[in-house]
Amino acid sequence: MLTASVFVNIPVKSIAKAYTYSVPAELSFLETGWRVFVPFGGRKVEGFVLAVGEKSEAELDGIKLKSIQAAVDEESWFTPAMIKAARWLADFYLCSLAEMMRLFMPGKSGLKISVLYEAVAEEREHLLLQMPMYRAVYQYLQAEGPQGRSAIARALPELKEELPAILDKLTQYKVLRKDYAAQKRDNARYEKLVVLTCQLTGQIRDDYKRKKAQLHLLELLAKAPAQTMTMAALKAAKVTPATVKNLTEAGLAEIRQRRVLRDSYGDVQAERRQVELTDEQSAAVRAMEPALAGHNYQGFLLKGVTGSGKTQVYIEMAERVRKLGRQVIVLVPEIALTGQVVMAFKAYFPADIVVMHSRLSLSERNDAILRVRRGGAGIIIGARSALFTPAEDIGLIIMDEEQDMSYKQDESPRYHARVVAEELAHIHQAVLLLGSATPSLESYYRARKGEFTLLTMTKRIGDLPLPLVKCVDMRQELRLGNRHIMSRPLQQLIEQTIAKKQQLIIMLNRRGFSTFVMCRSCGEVIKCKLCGLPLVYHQGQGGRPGKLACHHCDVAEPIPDTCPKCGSRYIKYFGSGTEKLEQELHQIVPSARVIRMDRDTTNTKFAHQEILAKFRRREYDILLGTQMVAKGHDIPNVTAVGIISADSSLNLPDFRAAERCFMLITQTAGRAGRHTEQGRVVIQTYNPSHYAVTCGIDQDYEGFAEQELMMRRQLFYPPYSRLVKLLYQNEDEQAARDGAAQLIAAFAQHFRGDKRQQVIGPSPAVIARLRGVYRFVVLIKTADLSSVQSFLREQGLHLRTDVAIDIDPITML
DNA sequence: AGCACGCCGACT
DNA sequence: GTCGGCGTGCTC
Repeated sequence: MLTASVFVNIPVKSIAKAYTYSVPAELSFLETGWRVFVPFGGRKVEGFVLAVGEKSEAELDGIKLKSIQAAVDEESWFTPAMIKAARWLADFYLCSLAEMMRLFMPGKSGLKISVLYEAVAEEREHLLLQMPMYRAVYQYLQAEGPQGRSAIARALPELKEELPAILDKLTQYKVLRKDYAAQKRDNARYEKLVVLTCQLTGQIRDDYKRKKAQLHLLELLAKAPAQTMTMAALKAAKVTPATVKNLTEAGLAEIRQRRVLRDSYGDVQAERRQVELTDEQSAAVRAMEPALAGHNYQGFLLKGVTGSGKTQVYIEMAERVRKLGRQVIVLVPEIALTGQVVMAFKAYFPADIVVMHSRLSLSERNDAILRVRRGGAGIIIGARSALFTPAEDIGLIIMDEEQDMSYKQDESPRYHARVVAEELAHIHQAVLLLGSATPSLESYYRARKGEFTLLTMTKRIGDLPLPLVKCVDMRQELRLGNRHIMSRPLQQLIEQTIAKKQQLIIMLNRRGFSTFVMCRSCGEVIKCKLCGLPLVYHQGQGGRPGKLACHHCDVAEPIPDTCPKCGSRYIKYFGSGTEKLEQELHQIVPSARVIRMDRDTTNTKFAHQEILAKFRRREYDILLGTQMVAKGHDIPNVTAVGIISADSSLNLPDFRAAERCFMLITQTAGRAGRHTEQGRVVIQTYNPSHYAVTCGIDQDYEGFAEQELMMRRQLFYPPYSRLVKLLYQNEDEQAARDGAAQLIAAFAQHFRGDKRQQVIGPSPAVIARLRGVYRFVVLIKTADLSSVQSFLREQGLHLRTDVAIDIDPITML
């Protein structure tokens, strides 16, 4: 019997295994990688074929097999490389294979499976049908055929909320039957084409002499490429639909449909500058050429100071890979998609690009994927999800700003794009190119060990000097009597820059500095009822009152007039978010036009782009925002940068705090003066002597790395260890804590005497309680990650629903 | 995740 | 004696 091993697309750990189905004769063409419909526990679901093969009755061991119902697509969806990668990643991240495989699809499921109800003819005399409501439903379905719940509700509005109960009951007594209908969710759009189906001979021209419009159309079609024109093009050429109709009825032309692949970035125009590579750039390209030509895996770390022209190296490499006929994936941090990398590539490869990111709609994404599949585009630029685009033959994976934290997905499956990229590069025998001005310590360390080839570029193009950085000790400012958020040197910088008609960027590291609301009488801070974190004040817009919002639970509530605890009317807003800062800026330089960019103002698809474009067009003088202002754009007229609290993250309980602080300073400072004039930067800090701050000010990566690596080695943190974070969740606080403690005991027992493993916890998570569930964290530090992965699997942790496993977590708590 | 099956309290 | 609550366990 022909059978298939099928993984159902349900992301639940307990069914994370392959099920065997029989393959009916009419589906014998199915192979590994096809998506199929299968019956599963009384319903119909999407499944992925992992293998097909003959199985004898004996092998089946008495299991009664169900049969695959149909194929989803007209071709196999997953390539062998995709399945291989998904398997490896599922293994590495201890998640289910389906969870990993569905990353390779445009949506989480390729299907929308809807439930239809069908009247069972034999039961038309059933007792239940004596009740009018039941009879109405039955008769409606008898008349209309199988219908969905919403259609029934629309046809019989008088049933209202009784309907679900009626349907359930009738189904239970088998008077109605459930039927599952699946639609593909590819939202394909088609366009009409008119095709000439004959040779335009002199004879035909003669025949149509008196039908001027049709002859005109014939001539147009004959001239068109492939004798084909779109309806839209014909309309533009003033050909009426009636003319087309006459011609097709005469049999000389035909109307066909073609799937339209929308290119969301098709209209983006970019200017190509002729550039000659610098010595450093060509040296970097030359170093990578052997691996490219040899079709080998090799990893490179391109460490180039801001402005040294890494993007040009990427483009050179991409050009070479495209000449070899292989495909290129270019990863950029989510935030940088509007920035210079996309535009630069667009200039060199105007039609060969697709842009992928999470804000594309499902249909846009489908079209982008299909363009890659059909060979219509060979360069995929996008955020981390671009890694999962179905490219057949990848020759190069570029990861720009490889240290960026947004490459780690913060929901399950919690993969890191660098890990995925490395594995894909291995599978495809491709070149992996990590680029950064300030590499992550993990990559830098690996490069020093020789796992990556280190390429360095130290010169800025045009030999522009690095910006002039001034550090302001905020404690000193306070002693001098300045209680503002803004120090005097920063105020001066703002005034001077505005006076020179130049622009500046002000960055506020909001972390740990949210505007919370506190009662000045009793000290009560207003907190979220669900998670206990302080609520954040949001200003009212356009006359609407302000509100308090929780940034974790997505709840908002009105601002109370009096303290909920003591009833005092003295409630005050503390801290300083971007909104507060905006107000203060207005007081200092009333003439300055300020635009704000933070999570609140960038909800929509092109919000980033629009804000940056407006700023670039000099409609504003000051760009004020959170960390996102520090990345991925290059605005000529920006000559000054202010960093409000460079080190507010330094005191967080996180081993990466110093790294974050250093990178923030170097990156933000790098935004100033990239073109004509030396930039000026003011950094406000409470820790002016910390090495992260001093090295940041000097733009001294090596110095920082030296000290930080020493710290990491002493404390056994990455890159000297790998981390695994386990999050135990339970409605019962004690149960959550006990579960965590139990694992720690088992861990200690299993690895007793092994110095390469450490375990910390249980400690309450940052959000110690979320939606009524208590959360405890166990943190494992290990020099031998694979043995910890095996241990966790032995413990069955990957199957538990109450434990979330995070390999290489970004935050510790 | 869904959906069956099953065991116990409330009601005709 | 029947209905419906949701706890438990399985899905080729």
